[in-house]
Amino acid sequence: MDKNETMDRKTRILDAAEQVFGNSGFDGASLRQIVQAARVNLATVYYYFESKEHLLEEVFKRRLGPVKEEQLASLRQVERRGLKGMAAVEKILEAMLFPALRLTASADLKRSIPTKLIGRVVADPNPRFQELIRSQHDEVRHAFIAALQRRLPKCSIADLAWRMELVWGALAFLMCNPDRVKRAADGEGHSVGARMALAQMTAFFSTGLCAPAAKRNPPAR
Amino acid sequence: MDKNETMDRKTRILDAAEQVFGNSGFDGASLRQIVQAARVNLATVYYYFESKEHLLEEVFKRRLGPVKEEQLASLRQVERRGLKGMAAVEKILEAMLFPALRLTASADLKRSIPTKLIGRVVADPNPRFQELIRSQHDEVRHAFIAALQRRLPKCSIADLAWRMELVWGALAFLMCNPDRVKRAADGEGHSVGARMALAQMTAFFSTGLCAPAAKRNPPAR
DNA sequence: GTCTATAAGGAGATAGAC
DNA sequence: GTCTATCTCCTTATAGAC
Repeated sequence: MDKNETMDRKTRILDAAEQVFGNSGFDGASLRQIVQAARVNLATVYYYFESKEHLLEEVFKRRLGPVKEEQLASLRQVERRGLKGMAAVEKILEAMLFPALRLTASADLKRSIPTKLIGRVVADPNPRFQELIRSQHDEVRHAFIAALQRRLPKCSIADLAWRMELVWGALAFLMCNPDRVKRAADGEGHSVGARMALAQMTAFFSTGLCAPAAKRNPPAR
Repeated sequence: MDKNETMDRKTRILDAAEQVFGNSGFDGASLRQIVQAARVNLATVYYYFESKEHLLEEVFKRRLGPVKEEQLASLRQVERRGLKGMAAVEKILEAMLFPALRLTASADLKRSIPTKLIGRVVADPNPRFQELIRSQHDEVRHAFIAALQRRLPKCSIADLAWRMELVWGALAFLMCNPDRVKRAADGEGHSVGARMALAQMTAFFSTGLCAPAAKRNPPAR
């Protein structure tokens, strides 16, 4: 798990890049910082990855890929149990949130938060990064919206899409900087793990998902 | 409203910086891009602002300051009307969300989105930026949580703080990149304004805020 | 207040030895 | 595969003339 010499250079570069990109952002990070942390030569990055941008993509997919698989697998498991109504909605939300929250709460080596980079990329309006997000996230989005729609037939697809977009927004916000959550935590400043965040989000959002439709033309204020 | 020669240089720099910082981020933006867009000399930036970092702070506060004032003023107005229950919760949420959403939906000059920069700063875990957010946001947070607490006495402060953190997360996510919202829009790809986003968020979150408390120790999965 | 010129350094990327 | 050395360009920031 630690970055000793026994790990191959490619993995060391990916680990270091994840940390440096997460802390400093794509433009704020330099390859020289990354190769120093990975204890490899600058040219090694260009041997394994063809550019700084490709390196970022590899780091990103390496983290998000397994999350995506776990979300979809958990969703399939919920479907098999044949739950109905509110209980199903809660379990579907958990299937989506937990894999991401567990990763957010797990600080590798105490100082690196694996999801910081994901949160940053989500917040970047650069079309290049938006496409990267989209390529990883579209399948998950469609699967979860479809699953929810079957349990909430009275809620239109458009309303569900809106609401899930808001849920993903809140999740991305937590992934950027888990400290914000710890501050809210339990009101006494105690540290908080993925399970606490999961319970809070599930209670809040599952009830909201069952809310009546938004008015099409809200009255002027 | 447009950046012609009649505006003073300081304002032109702030306008240009907002756009360039929003599109490229703090590190991705260069002062040379900004001075070119503002049609001023590079040294002018250092005359009016002492560094790139101070320029960012000024841009940030110029935008967020008025939003904060409007949120607090709207909240006071809701308080004076003496609403109770769910209706009060909805109006409090609207008082918080609308000033930010209106700004998000208003694309100055078609290509600049004033809130892009705010969203970026929120997503940046750099302590320097987190402190900037905190300095502007703390007063608003406390005021709104207190107002909600009076209407939702059964909801603990800790739960309310969690839920509002999630609402702010979702809001920040929209501010980063309003295109994401337009895609969800009305299911037919129609463009969407601040009122639509307001109606969707209010319906979703006001119901969620009235949800029962999250379980302290959720069962293992 | 506004300008030119420049200091001083860091960036991504590559050529070519080993 | 890994290294050194370097190319080329761009960055923030400042000194000092006008």
